[in-house]
Amino acid sequence: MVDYGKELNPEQLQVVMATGGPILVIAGAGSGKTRTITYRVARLIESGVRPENVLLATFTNKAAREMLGRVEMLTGIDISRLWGGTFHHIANLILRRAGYLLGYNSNYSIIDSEDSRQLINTCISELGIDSGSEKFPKGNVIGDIISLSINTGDSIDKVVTKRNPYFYNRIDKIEGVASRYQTRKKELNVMDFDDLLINLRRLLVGFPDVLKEYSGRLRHVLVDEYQDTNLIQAEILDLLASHHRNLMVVGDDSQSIYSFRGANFANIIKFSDKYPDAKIFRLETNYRSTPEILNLANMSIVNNERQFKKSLKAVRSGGIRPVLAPAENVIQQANFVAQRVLELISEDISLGEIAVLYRAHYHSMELQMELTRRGIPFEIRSGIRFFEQAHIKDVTSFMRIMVNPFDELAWKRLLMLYRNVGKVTAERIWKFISAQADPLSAVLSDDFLKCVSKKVGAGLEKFRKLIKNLVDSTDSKTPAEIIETVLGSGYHEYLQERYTDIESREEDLNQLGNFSRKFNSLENFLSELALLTNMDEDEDRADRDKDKIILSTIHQAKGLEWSAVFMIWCSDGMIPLARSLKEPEGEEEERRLFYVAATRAKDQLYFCYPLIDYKRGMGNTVLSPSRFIEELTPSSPTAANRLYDQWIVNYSSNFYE
DNA sequence: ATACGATTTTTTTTT
DNA sequence: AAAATCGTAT
Repeated sequence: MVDYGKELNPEQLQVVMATGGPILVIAGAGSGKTRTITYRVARLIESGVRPENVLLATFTNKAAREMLGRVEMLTGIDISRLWGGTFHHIANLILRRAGYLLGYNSNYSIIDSEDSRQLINTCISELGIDSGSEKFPKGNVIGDIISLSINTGDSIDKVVTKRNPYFYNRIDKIEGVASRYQTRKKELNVMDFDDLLINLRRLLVGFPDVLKEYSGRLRHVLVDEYQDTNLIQAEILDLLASHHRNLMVVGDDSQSIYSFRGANFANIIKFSDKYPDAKIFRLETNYRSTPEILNLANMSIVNNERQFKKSLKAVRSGGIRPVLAPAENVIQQANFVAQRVLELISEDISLGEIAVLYRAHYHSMELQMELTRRGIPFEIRSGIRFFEQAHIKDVTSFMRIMVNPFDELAWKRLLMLYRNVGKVTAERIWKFISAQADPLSAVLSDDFLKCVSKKVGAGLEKFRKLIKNLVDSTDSKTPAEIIETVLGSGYHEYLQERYTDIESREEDLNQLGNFSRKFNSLENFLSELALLTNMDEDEDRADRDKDKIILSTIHQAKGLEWSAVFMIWCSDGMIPLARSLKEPEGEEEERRLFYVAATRAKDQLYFCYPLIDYKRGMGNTVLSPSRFIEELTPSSPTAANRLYDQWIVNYSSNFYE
């Protein structure tokens, strides 16, 4: 048995030992939130709750795996039947089984944002909207509008009024595109990320038997990062927990940073209105950071109006003050970080204990060059996801059409890989094969050649051979073998023609094959892949190496910690990002982002920004430090009241020779 | 008409 | 770095 009293502090122990009913836990940064949830699950299991009666909703699948792994170690009980993972993951599990009630075939594909954008663009042209002469939003913009409308529960009209007023005169057409997009997805038997959530809610609301089955089964529902749930997710939780009412939500309103995808921290603030009998617990002891770092973070977040007042207390003893380091320009900023990293290494701090955080992916460009130049190993935790890379999507598209032969997007993608096949030809072919009962055999039929020119037909011979090969063996071939077959059928040559870095791309495909071994069906494999997060992925990387510094967006750094953290591009306009300030309550959200970044640091925290930036069309621009730093500056700084030290960074200009 | 290559633009954050 | 746009070749 686990000795809970010994392994937890009194605050944590209360949460772990609490009996049922609704529970709200306000857990400050670094307060041992994950530990608390883990031990609570362990206690539930030890006290006899069966694993299949527990649901643990987390922000990444990796977080769930890690927590559940710990639980298994603590209790020694097999908990593989416990449900854990992201909302999308859980929704997918239920929809594969019960989605037919909503008219979905259980072999539906999950599409990512690229597919979604393309489908919306198709809808725009199908509706005959001339997006050239009249200014009309592009696929990705409409996609964002639709998604935000769904996730916040606001109408499209309201979203456009609020966020894209300059398109308001096109509102009818935007709504038309949205409804066509909806129809088209259904036709293709695909769901996008939002559909997973929406459809789960529809299922639970509209089908009492389904609700009864799942809410009856789930005796305990636990939720991590509750501050980043949106309206639909909160409703799903209410429904799933409606029978037993044992709903425990854990979160920190100060760390709510996902409002752009509909997250609403009113969920956490209003939890006790919804559940008046909710017990409220607070975890306010910070084990992570030095008092200097924590003090700065606390002084920053108090500038926000809307929040739970809390006082995070440091238990660690004093360290060094955070540092503000302005650099002459972007190159010098990169230079400073690289130089300081080398110094830290010489002080015996390991590379894996150092991270550089920034607001947007492209902020790290110069730093990447500088680190490469100096031979400092680094790992980037941002940018496109593994699954979204072109070569991965090419190969998995073959699997997608095997599972769901009406996956128009996958078909078109594949067709356009071949010579002389562009948008128009792909469309013509799709029209032909989708009219047949079975598109796969339509491609193989002799009639197929009639719908394309001789030249194109000849070019597609290889494609037909490959499809035949795959159709004949789809039940016997593993995903890894499918990848092998595709590579051998000419894709290898295609990669050579198209890209310069084929080695790393083929290595990616190998890893894809490795990863696929964990799954018992092609279908499961594809949906897991589509729902894989950036954070999940690195666990499966063979070259995972603790001896690299981490470069990451602040969003991706959520929940993590490092001994030394550098925040680059801390200039006003970047953090807060000028564009975000236009959003309602944008500034407060950006301040929370700043807070999240600062509280990742255990021992050392550096804010960097370039004094001069070159902006195209504007020449050199002089930048000022972030307002979040300015507001922390006492009017008459003394040694005692300063929250940070300022360093003068002055390297003789050694540009790249 | 269509495909494809060259050029230009444009970067928030993510399931 | 990737997507969108533009212009040329087939």
